[in-house]
Amino acid sequence: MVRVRFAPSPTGYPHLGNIRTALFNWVFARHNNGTFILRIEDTDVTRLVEGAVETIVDSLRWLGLDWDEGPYFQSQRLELYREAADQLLKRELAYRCYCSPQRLEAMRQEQIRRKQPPGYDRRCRQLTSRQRADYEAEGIVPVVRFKSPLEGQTPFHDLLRGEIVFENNTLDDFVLLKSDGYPTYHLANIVDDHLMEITHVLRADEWLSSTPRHVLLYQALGWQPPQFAHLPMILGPDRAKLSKRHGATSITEYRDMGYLPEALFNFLALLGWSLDDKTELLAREEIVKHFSLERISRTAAVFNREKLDWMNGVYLRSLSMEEFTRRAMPFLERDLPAEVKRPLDGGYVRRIMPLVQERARTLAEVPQLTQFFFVDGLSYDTEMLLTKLGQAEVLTALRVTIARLKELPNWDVPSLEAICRALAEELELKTGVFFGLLRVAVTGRTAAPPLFQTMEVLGREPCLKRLKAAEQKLAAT
RNA sequence: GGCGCGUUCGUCGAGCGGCCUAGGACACCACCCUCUCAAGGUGGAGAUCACGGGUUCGAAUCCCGUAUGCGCUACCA
Repeated sequence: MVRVRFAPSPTGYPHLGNIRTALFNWVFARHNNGTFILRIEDTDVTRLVEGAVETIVDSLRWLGLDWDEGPYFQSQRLELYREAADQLLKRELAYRCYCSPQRLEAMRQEQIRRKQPPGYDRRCRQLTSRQRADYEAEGIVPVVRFKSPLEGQTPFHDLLRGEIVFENNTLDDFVLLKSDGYPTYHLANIVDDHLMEITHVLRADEWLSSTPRHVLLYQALGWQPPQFAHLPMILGPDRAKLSKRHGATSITEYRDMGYLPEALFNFLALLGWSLDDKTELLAREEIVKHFSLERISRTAAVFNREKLDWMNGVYLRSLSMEEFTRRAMPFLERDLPAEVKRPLDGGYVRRIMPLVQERARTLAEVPQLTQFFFVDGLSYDTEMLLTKLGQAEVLTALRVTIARLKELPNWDVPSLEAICRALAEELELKTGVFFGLLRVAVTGRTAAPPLFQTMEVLGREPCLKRLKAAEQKLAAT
């Protein structure tokens, strides 16, 4: 039975790297019909970020990474860690340390200055009971440190990287229990993974260096360690570990930027895992079905936003029109100019959406792409009407067009196209030039959805109004 | 400084001894389609597989060394 967990700390909002780790754990659990557990590692009271837990939960839900147990909160399990520490203390596998943070800091500085490997100098490792009593009498609250072996090696097996060996003399006596009574990551992690019967620890590469400490702790407590797999990290464009400095870090921001959860899921799965040498578009079920640890890469990956944009566009285009409209609606409501009346006319929106579905890479682009359908007056530089022709020619073209369009019996694409093509011939203008001119007058842009479809949806009166406005604007210059 | 892990086109990734004169995708360029923009189609450019030694009939693939990047080195996770 496979049991895995995602164990974020609420010291910030989850970014792509965090969520990719969650995703691999989730997929691995689902592939093996196992259990996926959510555990909040809130043992650092000083770095707690307000709302972080909510954002973690929101992010997981949005991506459909549902958990079977939890969320557990380590802050509610302090007794468990204290018991484990007591047990180690009793068996003299750990000891109380009374060194002040100031002394530790000074020690560290000195070590760095002398180019010595920084690490606790074990001053409190051999205190007599009398010395301990003196410190206690002074009211110093100690931390509990692990008694790392002074010699020997600690080997362990990593599912992705094979055998890894650490020399014990490179490990210092790390803290298990802080003076505020909270455990450090190392202790809490081991206690919980054991108690929650975690079978596989899939976590980011940055933890690899800590693993020998964890293995030593399992041994000291007489517990069987789980299997480890250290996942490649996701780097920022500067190839450094992803952090707040890299801009949009929170997953919820990707939601707000108009990415689809299914697209992000697919994209993230491919950041470090692959099915074969060509398949890139994979539905969630296919990923679950084919997922395997063997196919996880060992190399850190740089997040490539452009490729995400492309993939999001593919998913956007694969949506049914109703679904696309349903998903775009909140973005329209949110981003269309304030002057546009809310709530939006659903029927009108439904007629517009087919014109932009294949043009949007994110849902957030939809309002920009369709804004001219909603606003009353267009504002654009009249120069845009004069890129190919002189003022007089454009004015003539506009006037003739207005007159003919007024009398057009049927306001639909075939009729509009037929009349405009005839008009172009009459005016002795190339269709490209003439249509381009109309496009600017009708949409205020040089790049827009197909002209006649746009005109049909917009309607006769609004179109005529815009053509007249263009004529007047131009005549006034 | 110490320790650990990586190193295949700009980026993601295929490759796990001969199928590789290294395949795919994004981005880029050209052409086709076309009322613009997209979408789609076709083609192109882009990697001395970090470098140097081995092992082998044969190495991107195995071994060693070097370089280099990243990570860890807290009473942070």
